Amino acid sequence: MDKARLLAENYLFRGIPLDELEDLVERSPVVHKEANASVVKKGDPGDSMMVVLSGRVRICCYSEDGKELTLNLIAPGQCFGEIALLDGQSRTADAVTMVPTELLIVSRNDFLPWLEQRPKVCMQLMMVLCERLRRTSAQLEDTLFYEAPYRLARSLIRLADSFGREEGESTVIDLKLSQQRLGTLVGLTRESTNKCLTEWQRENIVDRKDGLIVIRDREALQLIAGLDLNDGEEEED
Amino acid sequence: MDKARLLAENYLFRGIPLDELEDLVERSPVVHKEANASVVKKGDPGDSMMVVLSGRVRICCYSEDGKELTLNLIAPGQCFGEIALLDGQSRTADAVTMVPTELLIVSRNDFLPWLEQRPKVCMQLMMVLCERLRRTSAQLEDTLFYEAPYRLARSLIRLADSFGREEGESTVIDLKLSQQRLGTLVGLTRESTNKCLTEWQRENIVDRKDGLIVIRDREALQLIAGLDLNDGEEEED
DNA sequence: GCGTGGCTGTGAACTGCTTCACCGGGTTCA
DNA sequence: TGAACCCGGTGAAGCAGTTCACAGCCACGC
Repeated sequence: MDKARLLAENYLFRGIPLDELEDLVERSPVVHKEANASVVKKGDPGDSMMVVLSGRVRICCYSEDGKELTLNLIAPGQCFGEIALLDGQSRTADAVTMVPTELLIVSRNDFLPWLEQRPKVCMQLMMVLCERLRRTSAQLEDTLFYEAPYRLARSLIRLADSFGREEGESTVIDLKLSQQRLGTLVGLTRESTNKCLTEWQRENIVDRKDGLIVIRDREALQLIAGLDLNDGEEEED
Repeated sequence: MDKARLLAENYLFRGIPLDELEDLVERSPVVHKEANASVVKKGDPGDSMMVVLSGRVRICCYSEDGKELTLNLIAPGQCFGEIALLDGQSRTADAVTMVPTELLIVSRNDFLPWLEQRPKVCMQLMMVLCERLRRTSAQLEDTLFYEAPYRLARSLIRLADSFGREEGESTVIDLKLSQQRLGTLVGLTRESTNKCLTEWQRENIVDRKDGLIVIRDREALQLIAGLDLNDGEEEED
């Protein structure tokens, strides 16, 4: 069964025998979503978690006056929605597909009993939660400690690591991501994001190609992300 | 054994038989720390977690240029440092005592095997992690979406809920917390915090007494924390 | 064809918060 | 008896990033 095999590659379920996985999988429906479809909404009661089989999902939330914040991008093999599943409370954020996406929906009622008999999965699930926590508090730190260019540079580097495709000297970030949306990853407006990117484009640090962002000079980015405080960038127009 | 009894009141260990707890506790030393003592430093290898038996601990971190951010305040019965214990990586933040404090130090080597045989504790530990995650992402949201007075008001309300002591109409926040430090809870400088607080003091929303913050008008605070966006406060000098 | 809507690009004005500078008070410690 | 230090209080100046306004581009639908 394909689904079970895909799960087995997932960190969460690593080391679990295939037949035990199938036990869980056969009760979990697969749903197909087109691009830009809402999967869950913040505040919904959450009695399931989703595993991305294919596609890509954006986890985000909105302020009352319409500002958007992207908390995470989920790739195939990863899961989301596990918090609400575990603690039984409402969803903390929205989830929206970025491209056509296949999801495995694991329900609370199936998962919790299954989980309680598998301490190994328990531990691995805790690792996932720990990693999320580390990530979120790092993001909080960044937001409060550092300024826009620093955060944007870091974000691009992280995106390159997760979704990058090497292409000669450059790295293409293989995600359709508007400047608007890129901004929501670090708490910036579209305009600010744009100004930062166009400056870097002039300096040949990044570039655009077919609507994708290309990183030309990773070192320069890392410099900006590393010691933004003491140096201004020299212009050379 | 007193320690075990205190643990049993802790959410993490609720429902666990006392003798099983003692099993763990007797291997875990208690350390006494004076006020303002460092317990762990960000970046340290983390092979233990701490349970606060008495006292109070502040979880915080610092930027390179000395800005401070307070991530959490830990009361007796709560634990901290569990992330590094679980995933075996380095500590994500500093921990500093705010007052003289007794800590139970639970080591990774003792805890993990003990944990793996107790799915119930596993589940409860996950709840703790979930709660931390909810809290941290809410803080991130707040930081990016709302402005200073909103965040400060929210923080005061939360502090009142966790550490408040009713006193007639008012609620005293039973924490020695300078304006400096209060600011670090929401990412503000001392000066901004001060200006906000003195304005509220003039409006009889908050007050100070023996170096503690007193909430006089919780409703007003909630108003500020709830719909800061559409209303300016009317002055009435 | 032509409008509509989402995207990028770019300046000018505004503003919330920081930074800096300087008070004065209280406590601790030599 | 100060000196050092942390605390609260306050105003002026500066600035990073937002808000606003507008312009051009491209894809899509009818």
